[in-house]
Amino acid sequence: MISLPRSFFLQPTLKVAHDLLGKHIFRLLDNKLLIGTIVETEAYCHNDPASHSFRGKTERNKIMFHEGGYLYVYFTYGMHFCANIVTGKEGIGEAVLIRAVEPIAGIEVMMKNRFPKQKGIDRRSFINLTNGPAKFCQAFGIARNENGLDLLDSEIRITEGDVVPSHHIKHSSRIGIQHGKEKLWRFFIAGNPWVSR
DNA sequence: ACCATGATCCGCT
DNA sequence: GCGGATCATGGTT
Repeated sequence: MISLPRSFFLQPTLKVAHDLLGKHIFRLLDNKLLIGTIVETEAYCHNDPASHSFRGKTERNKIMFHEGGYLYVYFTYGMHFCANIVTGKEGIGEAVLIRAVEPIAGIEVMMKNRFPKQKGIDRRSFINLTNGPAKFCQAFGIARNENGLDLLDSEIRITEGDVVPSHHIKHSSRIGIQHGKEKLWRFFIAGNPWVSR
């Protein structure tokens, strides 16, 4: 599948966060193809107290300072991973958090990754598959090893997806942060069942 | 001490 | 079914 071009990820972070809605995220995992539609994102900018990059480059966040188009995966709360798409120019620490996707393909694999013991699938677990940033990572098998992948040339890619009418896109304060709540940098497709809240 | 989360439990409809 | 409280668990600064 053809990835979006580098130029897409070099754009301003807020624009990328908005424009990623409706795009498809692909993951080749154990020879199986997983696909989801991105339905919820959050922008994290360089002068933003909520951003991991706010206090400068560290071993953990250094991928955020690459040019756009790389994957930044971080570990949090002792057990979860979250995935971001790095944006903007080399040397500036900005990224877009993928908060939720709608499963499109590879749903059996996602179910196995999220709920290994469960045998069937009901509406409850279908929604619960990918309606949060760490849930999405678990479903797609994204963890430490995927940190730093180039989205233009690896087993994880972003491709053209669905066109989302702009009046379906809403924005709000970001979730789970202490500082920067006044910034409305969370973007989501209104009414989509996989949006986290 | 804090943390860009998620699962569970509990009391209430 | 819900909404709120609580906790699990370990890396980072």
